[in-house]
Amino acid sequence: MKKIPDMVIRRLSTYSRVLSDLMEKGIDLVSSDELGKLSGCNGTQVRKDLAYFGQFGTRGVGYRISELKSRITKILGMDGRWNVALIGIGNLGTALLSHEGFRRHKFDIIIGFDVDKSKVGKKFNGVEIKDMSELKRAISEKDIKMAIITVPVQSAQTVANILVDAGIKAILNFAPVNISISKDVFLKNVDLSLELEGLSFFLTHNEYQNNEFNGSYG
Amino acid sequence: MKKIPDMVIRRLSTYSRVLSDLMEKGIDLVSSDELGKLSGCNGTQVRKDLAYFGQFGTRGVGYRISELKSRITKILGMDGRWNVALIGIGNLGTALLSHEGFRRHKFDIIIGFDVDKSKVGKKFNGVEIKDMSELKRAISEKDIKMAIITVPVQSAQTVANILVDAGIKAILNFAPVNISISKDVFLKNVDLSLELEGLSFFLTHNEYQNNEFNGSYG
DNA sequence: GTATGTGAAGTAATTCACAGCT
DNA sequence: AGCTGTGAATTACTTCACATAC
Repeated sequence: MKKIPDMVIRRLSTYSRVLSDLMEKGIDLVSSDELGKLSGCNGTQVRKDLAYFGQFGTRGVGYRISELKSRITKILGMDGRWNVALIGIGNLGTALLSHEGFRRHKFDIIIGFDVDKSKVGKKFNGVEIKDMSELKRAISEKDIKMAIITVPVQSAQTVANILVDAGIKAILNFAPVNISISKDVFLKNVDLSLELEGLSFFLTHNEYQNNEFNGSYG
Repeated sequence: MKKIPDMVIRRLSTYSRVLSDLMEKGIDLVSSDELGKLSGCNGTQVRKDLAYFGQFGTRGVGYRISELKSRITKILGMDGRWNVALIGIGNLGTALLSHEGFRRHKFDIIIGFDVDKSKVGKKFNGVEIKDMSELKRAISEKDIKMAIITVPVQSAQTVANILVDAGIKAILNFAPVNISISKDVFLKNVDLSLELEGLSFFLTHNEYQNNEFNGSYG
C-alpha cells in the first residue's frame, strides 16, 4: 500500500481534534473547506489527506462529523488505549507523568523508571517508579509498546537500547541527540530548544517572512 | 531573498548540535558526508542546506568545525542570548522553567506569568511569577520578544492576543489548539499528544513502514 | 585524489480544476 | 446548486552527477 507522508498523519490528528470541538458544539456536518480552515490548512488538503484512506463524505453535503471522527480515530490506532512507560523522572519527566492531555488522548503512562534510588519505589502522580533493572520484565508483563525518554543526553542511547531489547516498538525521545535504532522500532524526537531556535532564526531574518509555518514538524 | 524551508532551519539546528559534540572531542575538520550521517541525513543535503546561506567549506578538504559552527550560530540568530517569558505555571510550565537545555542554548526564561494568585509573587527555579495584569509592562521593560504558552487550551487564544498586544514577536505554543495570530508574529506549536498519535498510527499500520521519520516536524 | 558547490534530474507534496454525485 | 473525490498541473524538496578547487 501507498506510503503515507508523516505530515498527513499529523494533519489527521489535528482534524480529529477539531472534529471533537465541533461535536461538543453540537454541530454534525462539516465541509472540507470549513474543516481545513479550522485546522490551519485548506479544503483540498483535507480531501487529499482523507483520500489516502478511502471515501468519507457525501458529495454536495460534506462530512458527518461523528462518523469522520470515529474513522480517523480508527486510522490513527486511537480506538482503545495505549500503555506507555516513561524513563527519566527529572523535571520534564515528572511533568509528563501528570500531563492531563495524554490521559485524555488515551495514552496511559502506567510506569516510570529512573536510576536515582531516591526516586525508585515512590509514586509520582500515582505512577510507580521502578529501577531500570526491572524494566525488561515490567515491559513484557504489562504489554507496553510505547516509551517516552526524558533522560539526559548521555544516557539516551543506552536507554533506547535497553528499551528495544525489552520489546518496545515506539519511542518518543526528548533528549536532544540522534538515537540510532533498529529499523522496526519507530522513533520520534521532540527537541524543545530546536523549536525555539527556529523562532530565533525567523525573528533574526525578518526578510524570510515565513509565518504559519507550524503544525508541523515536531 | 529566497524563502528558506522550515526543514532547512531544523537541520541547521541539528548540524550545530553535532558540531558542538565534535568540537568537544577535539576534532576540527568534518566532511559533509560525515556531518550528514551524524545528523541523520546525507552529505548532499548538508551542502544544499548550507548553500542557501553562502559557502562554508574548502573543496577537497571539508569544513573547519569551529568556523562552520559559529557561522550557523549566527545564521540561527543564536549569537547573544534571548529573553523569554513563560505563561502558565502548571506542570509543564514549571518543568520548562527549570529546563537546563534552554539555558545551555542561550534561551533565558526570565519571567513567568499565571492567573493563580497563589503562584504570583513566588519564585520557581529562580524565576519570579507575576500576575497577567503586569504582562504588558514587564515585556516591554525587559526587552522580551519570545514567549512560551503552557496554559490550558481554553485560555491559549486569549493569552496569545495579550502577548501580541504586549509586543511579543514569537510564540512557542504547547496548548493543543490552532491559535490565530497577526502575520508578523511567528508561531510554532508543539503538541505532545499529536506526537504520540503519530507513533500510534505507525504501530497500528506496520504496512506503511516509515521509520526514521523524525526530526522533524513539531 | 578528495570533497565542496551547484545546475540538472528526479521525487514528493500541494494546489488546481472539474467530473460526478446528492 | 453545492461539495466531494481525483487526475493533471504546479510547486517544493531531495538526490544525482560533475565541474571546480585544494
